[in-house]
Formats: sequence, C-alpha cells, structure tokens
Amino acid sequence: MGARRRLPESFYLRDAATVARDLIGRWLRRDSVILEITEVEAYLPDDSACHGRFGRTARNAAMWGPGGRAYVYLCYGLHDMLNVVTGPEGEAAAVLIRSARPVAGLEEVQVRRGGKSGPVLLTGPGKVGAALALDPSWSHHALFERGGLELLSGEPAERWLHGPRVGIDYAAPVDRDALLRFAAVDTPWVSHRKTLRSG
DNA sequence: ACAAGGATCCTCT
DNA sequence: GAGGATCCTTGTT
Repeated sequence: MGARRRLPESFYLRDAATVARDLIGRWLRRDSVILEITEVEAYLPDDSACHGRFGRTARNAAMWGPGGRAYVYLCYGLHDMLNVVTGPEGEAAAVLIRSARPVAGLEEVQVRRGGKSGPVLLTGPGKVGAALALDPSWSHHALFERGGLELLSGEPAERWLHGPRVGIDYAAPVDRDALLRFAAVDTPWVSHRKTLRSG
C-alpha cells in the first residue's frame, strides 16, 4: 500500500459529480483520526436541491468559492454536515460526505459518538461531522493544505453504487431523481442501502 | 421582525 | 415505522 498524500487543489476543480465518485475510498484525516470515505452526494449549480439555489448567502459562501475547501453547515439545529467544495470560484457546487469507515483513531471517534460501535457509528452525514468534531467555523478550510482537516489520496474505487440523494423531497422531480449519490461496493459502512444500484 | 422548515439522528413501539 | 429534539437560515411582510 503506497503512502497517502494530500490531494492537490486541482483535484477539486472539476464538476461535483466527478469529484464525488473520485472521493470514494479516499481518506479524511484530522490529527489522529482517519476515516475512509464510503458514501457521498453531489450538489450542483442549477440544482434545486443545492444550498446555492437562492444565491450567495452568509451560510453558503464557502460553496461559491474555489474547490478544495470545506463547507460545514448546521442541519436541523444540531447536526454539523461536512461538504467538499468543487469547481471554480463563482459557482455553488459541493460534495456532501455521508458515510465513512474508521481507519485510525477509533477510540476517539467512539467517544465523540457516544460509545457506539459498528456501522451505526459512521453511516450518516451528521455522524461524520461529529466523529471529526467539526462545526460551521470549519467552512473555507483548505483540505489540500497541511494541518487541521486534510483529504488524502489512495486507491480510488474502480466500481461504485449510485442512487438518488437522501432527504431532498422539496426539490424539483428531475433533481430528486438524479443519480447523484455514490457509495462504495461491498461495505457495511453505507446508509440507505436499499435505494442504491450498481453504477 | 416573523414564521416556516430543514442535505438528520435517536428512541421507542 | 413514527415522532421529537433543537435552532439557524431563508423568504416574506
């Protein structure tokens, strides 16, 4: 297994769906905690499910910036959700990290997740945010720079599952049905498995 | 200034 | 399978 290095800024300067697929199997590292990404969703410009659909606001400003930065927002008043911003400055696009598998720092993750174990520990975007102890102040943090939260290379997945995104019933039908959710094959570390198909 | 609702999670049945 | 937690963001008045 080769050494994992931080992915370069150019990795993120592509469309969100492409980056989303390419994130499966990569690693997120914060200090001693390392998580392997197993499930993601892409949110695009001109997407009625995307937070950018009302234009640039204080909350979503990071989404409008250049790719490679974090966008963390508070959901339902209590869950911190981690997104990876993609594409060029001036368009709102990002990839939501929905699930992950623990690689290192399992004990720390369990402390942050109330002592849970097994897939329930990290299958869901709010759980990933909790496991990495993130909050909205992490928005704009550069994932390709050393320190804090980093995104590391590795072997990208050759195959994946895809399906509709979760929790966006308010969106237009064409966006609700779009296959913009991607997940690793053959792993229990994925949420809402029933609506996933091989891609 | 206000009301509505949300890219979820946990517990209980 | 259903409902409550919990509070910020957004669009509207």
